[in-house]
Parts: sequence; C-alpha cells; structure tokens
Amino acid sequence: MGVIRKTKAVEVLLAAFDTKAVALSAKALIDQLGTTFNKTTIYRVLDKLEDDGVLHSFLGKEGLKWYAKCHGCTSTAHHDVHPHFQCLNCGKVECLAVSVTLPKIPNRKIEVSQLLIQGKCEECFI
Amino acid sequence: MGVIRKTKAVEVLLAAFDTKAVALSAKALIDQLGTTFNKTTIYRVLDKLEDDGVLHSFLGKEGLKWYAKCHGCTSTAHHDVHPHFQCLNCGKVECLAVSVTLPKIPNRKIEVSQLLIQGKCEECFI
DNA sequence: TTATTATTACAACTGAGTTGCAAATGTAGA
DNA sequence: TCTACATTTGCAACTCAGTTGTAATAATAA
Repeated sequence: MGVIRKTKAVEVLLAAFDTKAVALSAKALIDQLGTTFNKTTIYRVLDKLEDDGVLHSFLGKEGLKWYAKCHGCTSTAHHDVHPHFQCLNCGKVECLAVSVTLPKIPNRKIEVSQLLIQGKCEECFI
Repeated sequence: MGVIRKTKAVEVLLAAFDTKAVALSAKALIDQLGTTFNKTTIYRVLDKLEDDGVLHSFLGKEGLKWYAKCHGCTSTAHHDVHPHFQCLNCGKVECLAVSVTLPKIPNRKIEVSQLLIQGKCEECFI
C-alpha cells in the first residue's frame, strides 16, 4: 500500500471529480485524459483512491466501472446503501443523497449493497 | 425477431434454470455447456429468451451477466424492482422474492432499477 | 417432402480492464 | 540542497467476457 503521493495524475483526477460533481466512469476519464496519462495509470490511481476511501466505485449499465467522491465514508467502513441514478438517455450518473431501507433477508449476512436506478435525468426529462 | 424454436440448446438451457432454481451467469453456463454448444449460441439463446420475457438478466459483481427465470414478468413490462442476493463466499446468486420501496427522486423518470445485495448466503453463513 | 426462415458453429474480433517490468518521480532524512 | 529508496508511471503485451459475420444446418409451415 504505502503512503499516497501527490502526483500530477492524482491531482488531475481528483480535480475532475470536483469540477464535474458527478460520478465518472473509468472509461470516460481515459477518453478525456488518455493523451495526458496512460490508461494503466488512471486505473491504478482510481484503485488506490478507492482503497484510501477517497472514492467509491460501482457498476453502471453495461458493466462499466464508475467512481464518485465519498462523502462520509471511511476506507474501513464502506457499507452505505447509497443509490446511484443513471440516465438512459445521456448516460450521466449521479449519486443520490437518499438512504434506502433494505428488505429483511433471513439467515444471510448483508455486507454490501448496490442500488442502481435508471431512467431519465432532470435535463433529459423534458 | 421471429418465433422461438424448440431447439436442443433452448431445451437444455431452460432445463438448467429449472433444476438449479437459482440465477446462473452466462459464463457459468458456458463453462458447463461449452463443449456441447458453442458459446456464441449460448449467448444468443440467453439473449432471445430474455427478449421473450422467459429470463431476466442483471449484472453481478465483477460485471458478469446473470440470468434467472422470470416469474410474472412480461416481455414488455419488466419494471420489477427485484433484488438479487450474491454470496461473496461461494458466488451463488439468488432472486429475492421481496419488493423494495424505492426512494423518492424528484424530476426524474425511473424506468428500471437493480438492487444487488452482497454478503454471505445461508450455507456460507455458518 | 420441400421451401423458407431461424439457428448454429466457427473463427476472428472488440474493448474494458490487468500484469510485468524498466524508467521516472516524489519524499524523508542527512 | 542532495541522496537514497520506495512509489508511481508508461509501455507493450495480455486476459477474458461478450460480439459479429458468414456459411452450413436444423426446425417449421405448407
């Protein structure tokens, strides 16, 4: 693991999440920054930022991996049932600041859960 | 599209879902039946069965595509908020016969939603 | 049985994500 | 500021689930 270093790649990637303020897919980041940084680097930095609890990840439609800034998650406890909304029209993904009540499931130990809601976002709704 | 034909592949695949009674990943089916049928065939039959509303699909962890028999879904209306449980220990996936109350989201049109719950299943819980 | 149409196998491909390794870079300590 | 060393990066080659084109084969209607 080791300490996280303030490199160009880390800086630029974190900035992307700040300015965009939404979730971003690894692929989108590579499309956008692939000429500046190698795609391997981008994957590895995202991985590390997730390990450190700075970002969290989830799978969007088509199995693409998405990342978003964590708000109130720590690297150890990351059990939040935190829904994501993906627009089927423009593809944008947002984190929803709502909590979800999970169904009761007997005899099973729930560790993580992912709720992905798909539909039309505010802009594409019109 | 056309009518669905009762071929060997369709027969065997449907039988797998009946006997196993759980969700199966495309990959698992190919591992298991790949010597009997070409993987392309398996993907295409699963696709068609989904189109016809016989199976429904969703993404498990690692982005693998899983299929399960539909109960009370039609090919047109497939809007069920139908949670899936995946065991992080043995990898098994089950459909949960529970309904989930979605959070209220203003100004957005919800079309589909997928809730994937991960943890330890009844057998691995012990 | 035949004509028609869907289905299958095969091989080659796609594309997101991974791996190994040598070169480059950041950081702590002198 | 300089040095030593561990971390990070780029590159190229790879993995692997899933897709595509096409010719051959099999299921159905007539």
